[in-house]
Amino acid sequence: MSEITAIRGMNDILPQETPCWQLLERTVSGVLASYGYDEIRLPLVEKTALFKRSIGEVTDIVEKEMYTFDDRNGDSMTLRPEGTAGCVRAAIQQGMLSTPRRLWYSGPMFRYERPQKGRQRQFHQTGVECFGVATPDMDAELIVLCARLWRQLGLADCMQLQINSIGSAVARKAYRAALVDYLQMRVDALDEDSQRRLHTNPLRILDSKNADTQAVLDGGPSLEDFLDEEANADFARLCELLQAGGVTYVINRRLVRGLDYYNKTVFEWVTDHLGAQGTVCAGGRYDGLVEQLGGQATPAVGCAMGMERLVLLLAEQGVVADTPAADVYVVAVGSEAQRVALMTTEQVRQEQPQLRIVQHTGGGSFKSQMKKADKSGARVALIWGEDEVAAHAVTVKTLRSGEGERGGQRTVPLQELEMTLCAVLAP
RNA sequence: GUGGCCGUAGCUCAACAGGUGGAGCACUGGAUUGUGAUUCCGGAGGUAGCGGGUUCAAGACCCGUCGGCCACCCCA
Repeated sequence: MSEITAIRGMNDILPQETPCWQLLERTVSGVLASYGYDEIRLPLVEKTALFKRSIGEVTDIVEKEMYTFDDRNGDSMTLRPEGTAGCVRAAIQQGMLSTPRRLWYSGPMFRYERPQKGRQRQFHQTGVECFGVATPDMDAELIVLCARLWRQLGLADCMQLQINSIGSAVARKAYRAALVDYLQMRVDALDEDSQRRLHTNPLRILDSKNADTQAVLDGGPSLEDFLDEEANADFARLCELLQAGGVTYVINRRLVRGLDYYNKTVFEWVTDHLGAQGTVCAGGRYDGLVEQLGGQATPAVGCAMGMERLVLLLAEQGVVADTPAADVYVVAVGSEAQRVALMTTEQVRQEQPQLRIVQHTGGGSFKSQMKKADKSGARVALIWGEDEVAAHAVTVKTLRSGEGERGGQRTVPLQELEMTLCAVLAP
């Protein structure tokens, strides 16, 4: 094997996998279109400051997971670790915020993490962002949209929706102080990671997987008690709307998000079918971010789904998308036969662009070419022989993969080829 | 960044008390055959991830390194 291999955590998506990706991408963009969302395409590289200001200086993403480098001008650039920041930046810069906007984007994101199942260094997210609507009906729309998507993908049964409200920045600050006070008395009972987070990002202790830590939290202050009236009312309304929309949910009062910009509604679609990386789609409201990045204060809510994780789920659930087989495989032995074959198949492609016509290339005996034709999965083989070429006719043979069954064979003039093909290939 | 398991042909995997590396599939040449299937014969393809060490001898044991998987962490 060559010494030059793919970079760790940056994987090839192989031909046998791309049909599944295409199915997923088609379904996603179809559902988004049906809700009136517009696609935006954003750069993979942004100024480093954008991510520091939006995601938060003390998050793991910014502290140790970003691909950051200086360009030839000495300016600090970063490969986007997530999509919201760039989308908000574009919305501000392009003046798209004067009226409510529904946007979506899709593409690769980069995070320097240790690869494992459902986690790689280059991964793909599809994100949905709505600007300019402060009321929870927008939050509900986003969630209902996701639910529809899961149904359409056949994944509804393995998804669970968790929701929570983390209130305003003010409420969170008060709660954070109370939580730190409470936990500092019981530091010894916390796991090592939680002890560290006590000083860096205490709210993240809430979703610790450690059982002892969770037990300690049971006796502590609850974020719910710190929420203001507006947050509570919005959350109640969201629940009401989700019920109306037929979406079942679980309220998880310990659900917080890893990025600093969220407020009020947060939610996560999780599955227990993917091992440790169970979050398939997550998001929430981020009313302060647009202003924080220099735009007019604009309420916003959004979410992002991990495409690799969805592909894994699709495969795990047995949703298969095969590469479409060729319709016609063309065998032409001899240089004159090849010349006429090229000419004629080009003409057929012009008239019947939906047909998948695979031309045998390279050499090989008639026999070996027919083997290839059979393996191609095509339903018809066209055979040009020297004699037939002279007569401007071609042999059309129906391929059968079934045992013992022999395909039909006939010779037709070239001008009748298209008609014959249509007749043979008709379902 | 931490831990566990793993690293032999393109793929899936063997073997042996440590003693000059095998099979199946795939690829390829041919024979048989009223299918292009089946069957049969042949071929190509590995400096055993890489680098050290122990040994008369290492793919096998030890150390390091790189890579993979899974988990922690993080998060979509």
